[in-house]
Amino acid sequence: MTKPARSTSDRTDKREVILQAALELFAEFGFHGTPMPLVAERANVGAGTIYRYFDSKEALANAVYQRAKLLLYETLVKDFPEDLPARQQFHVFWQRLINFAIENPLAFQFLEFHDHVSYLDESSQAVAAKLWEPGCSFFEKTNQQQITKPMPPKLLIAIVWGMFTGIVKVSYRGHFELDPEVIAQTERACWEAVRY
Amino acid sequence: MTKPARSTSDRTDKREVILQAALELFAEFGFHGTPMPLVAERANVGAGTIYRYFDSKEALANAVYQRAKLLLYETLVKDFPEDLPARQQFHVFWQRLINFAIENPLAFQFLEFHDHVSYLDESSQAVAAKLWEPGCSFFEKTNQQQITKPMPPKLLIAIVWGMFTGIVKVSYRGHFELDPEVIAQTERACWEAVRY
DNA sequence: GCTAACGGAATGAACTTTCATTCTGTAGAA
DNA sequence: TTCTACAGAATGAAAGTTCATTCCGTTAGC
Repeated sequence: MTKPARSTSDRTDKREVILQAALELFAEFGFHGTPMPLVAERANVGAGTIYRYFDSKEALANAVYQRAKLLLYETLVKDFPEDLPARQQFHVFWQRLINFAIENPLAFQFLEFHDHVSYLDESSQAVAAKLWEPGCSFFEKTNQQQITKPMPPKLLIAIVWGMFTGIVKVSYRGHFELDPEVIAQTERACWEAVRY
Repeated sequence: MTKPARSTSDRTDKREVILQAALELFAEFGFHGTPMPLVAERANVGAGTIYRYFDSKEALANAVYQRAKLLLYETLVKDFPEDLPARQQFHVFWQRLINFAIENPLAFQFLEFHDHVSYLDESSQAVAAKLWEPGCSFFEKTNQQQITKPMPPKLLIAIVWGMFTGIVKVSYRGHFELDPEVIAQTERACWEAVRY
């Protein structure tokens, strides 16, 4: 006895499956490096079916991109402890960043290993811009209290984000493990880079 | 009076022109995003001519890659002051890194904005591996003297390289200028991240 | 010094393959 | 029966590569 082939949730399920397959392939081969038929195959779906859910390859890629970026955004801001001292807030940021990279390696790879400018639409760019906000407001506050170095918040963000991605990328290549010890050490190192 | 149209150096000249055109396009659109006919057009060369100098698109990309990596390698190691104190050697490293990014924006973009694993051959991977050496031997020495944090050299390199690329990428997007002030500030920040 | 044959570099149209997208027949739900 | 969703074959554009041909500097013969 087979289950009903067209349940109500089938549409969303199929959309989901396609997005997941696309994320996996885009993460590994990039946008221009992954053919749509391969996405269909990976999703166990007809090639034409993808176009019932997404207008084009670009639209699919934008959906994947926004999904990954918003997941990261939510990871960073959800239940953020606004009243903790800056140093402890930084600890929370760092933990969440590393956790994101560990728990969502495909999303991280997709976002950080490839360039997206050639296909990102306005709404995706808006999502990308939103990710600056948590860091910006954090460093604006710490700058006022002279807790962090007197640099533009965006430069401080570049430092932290760069260190973070640098460490994660090298760990992905197997040069070392992202164990709690390394996470704690790198957090200290990163804080010393930005603190006053 | 026109110069001879087929001088002896024409072969190398043409190879050079093709490599430069490929670098420009690969830097902007990536390997999979740039068609060979476009490379030919940019180089003012027939499409078939490229194949007189390179076996395939992959071979061309590998040549471009090795060129860029080796340029960076030379920039780092040429006349390196082996006898300076570690802190001053770090200053030299940082200056050279930033200078490379300023003077070779295309090479930097090509190397850092795109993923290369899908087409790199063995010899290119060997060149990539070579770039770890200067940093590794530097941090091995500073680790012995307890000048830098007790971390594996590769982790320290990931920290420095990550900060460097993070800063340069954000400056490329126009969020701030890479002026001497910023360069000096970020150098201090980076050193504080890795120093004991 | 002049000319004519030569050889290899350059070319771009043509070939083959691959890709994104559309079309079509089928099967299940209503 | 009708209608929607689907799979996968079909399609046409574009890609990477090849190759017959052209072009041009060189050189041997006179």
